[in-house]
Amino acid sequence: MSLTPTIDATIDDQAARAAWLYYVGGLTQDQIASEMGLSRQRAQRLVSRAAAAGLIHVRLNHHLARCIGLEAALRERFGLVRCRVMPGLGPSRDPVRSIAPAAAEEMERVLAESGSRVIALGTGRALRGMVDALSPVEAPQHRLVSLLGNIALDGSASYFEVIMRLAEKVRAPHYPMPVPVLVDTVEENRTLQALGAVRKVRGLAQKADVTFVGVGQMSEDAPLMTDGFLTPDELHEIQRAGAAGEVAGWIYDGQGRYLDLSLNARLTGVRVEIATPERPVIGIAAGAAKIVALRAALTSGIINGLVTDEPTAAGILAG
Amino acid sequence: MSLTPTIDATIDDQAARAAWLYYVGGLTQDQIASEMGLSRQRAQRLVSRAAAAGLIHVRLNHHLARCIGLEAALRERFGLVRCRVMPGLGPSRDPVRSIAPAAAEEMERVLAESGSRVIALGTGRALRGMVDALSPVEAPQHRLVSLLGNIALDGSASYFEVIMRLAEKVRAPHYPMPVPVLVDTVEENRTLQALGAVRKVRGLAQKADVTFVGVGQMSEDAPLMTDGFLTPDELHEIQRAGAAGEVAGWIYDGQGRYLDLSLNARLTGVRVEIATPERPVIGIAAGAAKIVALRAALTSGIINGLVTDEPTAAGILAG
DNA sequence: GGTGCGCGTGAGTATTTGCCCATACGGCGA
DNA sequence: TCGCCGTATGGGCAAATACTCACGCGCACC
Repeated sequence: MSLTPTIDATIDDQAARAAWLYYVGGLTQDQIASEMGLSRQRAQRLVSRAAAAGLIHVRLNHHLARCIGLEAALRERFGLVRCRVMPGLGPSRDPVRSIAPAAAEEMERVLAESGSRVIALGTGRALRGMVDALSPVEAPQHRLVSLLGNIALDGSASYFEVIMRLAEKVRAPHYPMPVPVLVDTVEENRTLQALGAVRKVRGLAQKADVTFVGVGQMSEDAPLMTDGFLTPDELHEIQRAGAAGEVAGWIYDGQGRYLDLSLNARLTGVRVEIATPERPVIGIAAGAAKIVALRAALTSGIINGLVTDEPTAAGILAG
Repeated sequence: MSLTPTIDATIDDQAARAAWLYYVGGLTQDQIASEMGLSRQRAQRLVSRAAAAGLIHVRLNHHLARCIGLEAALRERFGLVRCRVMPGLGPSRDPVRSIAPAAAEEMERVLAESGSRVIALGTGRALRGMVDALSPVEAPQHRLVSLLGNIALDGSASYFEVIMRLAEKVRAPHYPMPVPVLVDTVEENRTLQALGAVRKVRGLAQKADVTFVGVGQMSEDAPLMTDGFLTPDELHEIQRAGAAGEVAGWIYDGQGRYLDLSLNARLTGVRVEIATPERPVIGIAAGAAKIVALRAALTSGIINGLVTDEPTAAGILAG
């Protein structure tokens, strides 16, 4: 066996080693360069590559007093099973950055269970951030199941694939919803629902032990619209019907009651029903635009767990 | 509730917030300063304070090819239940920095078990590093027990307290060994061993489900000597008797067989007997000086799990 | 009340890092 | 074979960061 420790096969190996020396060892990029026999620029590129590729995870080991206070208040007011409030990053930054590591910790807590669990998953940017922030763990004892598909009306797949990425990281059996989120007609939907594959996934999702979902707002920047599931006209009509938010595509009003919309008959996904302490539904969402949607979902108990950030938590409680 | 988000009570809160903005948010220290209403220097100090205090944890999300190879080789050669090899940090750096995060992950894996476990712990710098690198988790279902005390012959407590720190982080019931590691006479030892408290701790330690220990070398820089448990003369005598290493104070030879020393009768701690797959003993150690001690302990099966670094792993396998 | 000590602060400065650009390398089609 | 294009590389430079030092404040002790 060669004793030269610095020769690795792949570029990712090099990047990981450079990042290790940088972040864990505390070497400067110059030192890394000479240690690994590279130019400083290359060392710098490797470190930044590792950071960009998510090879290194940074976590804060301290609950801020203010965040703890908000957690306690939310827990009490809405009877939450789980609640995490992370510090905000200022208005100009994506709040997903802030909540993703905490959401990943919640997911890891579930994955660490030795008994077999069924874990249901929504879609969206926040969930995708959670998966990206997750440390790979072998957890083949669990089953992962989608609540809804990943394909828009026009056939395009969403960028924010969640279940496959997660399955890859934890090596668990997974059951994506193999149909578009929304179909054109009620008949089409009926046909799809009759498919064995769809029925199996639905059945599994409905008995999920724990569910992780994003929460969508129904304002002008509604993810349902920006992701191409609704036209602006449809959105406005639904807004007039009192829409406050949406979980896995199912739209509810300001009290968190699901709305009886014609759209519903064309939705293929599984509707998340009222969460229980034994089968919690964890909402992962943050941002000023989502405050109303979150408060409604918490009020009626569509979700009974929450990972959010400080300003969002304050906003929810202020209402 | 105040909506000014940047005023925190304690300095640690401030440090944690600054570090969060810096590491997770990616703000510059200038931006943090204006966000929190501080001078840039103060922001810098807060960030470095948080880093020094271990408020932030960095973990690498990638197994280097070379390390995986070493892990596989060690596993195969010594029949290990668990094995982690982390990249080395170069000869001038403390290898504990390198192995502590990986050891913490192993510990977290045990703590995440939902069933109640008895976790036995040795002492030493490596274990202390592991505890420092551990993320706080509530794990009150487990019991933590010391294999040996923390007090030297002269009554001074070791700097590397492990069990209390760990208990604090995980909020688990804990049973420190309430006596000095080594006593002056055999009679004293007999008296102490008769104490109910000691017998209870010994009993618990002997039925531990998993054990984490450091591994001490018996060369001139033996931790047993530098920590004040042995005089140089005693060390040399024991070296002549064939000492290769030590686990929890119990000294063994180059084949990992415990030596029959007069010293043994004055040791108060629990001797780690042969590990089994059901009740693994994980060794946490790295450094060129420890290679011989580790190889011996692995050979006889005193430990059947290992967390070490790359050069140490290569050295063990080279013998 | 003076004096010395320790701690925290801000200014200045050296080091380190991130980024841009010119250049070299290698594949590929004309 | 030549020229083109995409990619990777190292030099240089501006920004960001870490360190040092002198100062000021509070506090305890004299």
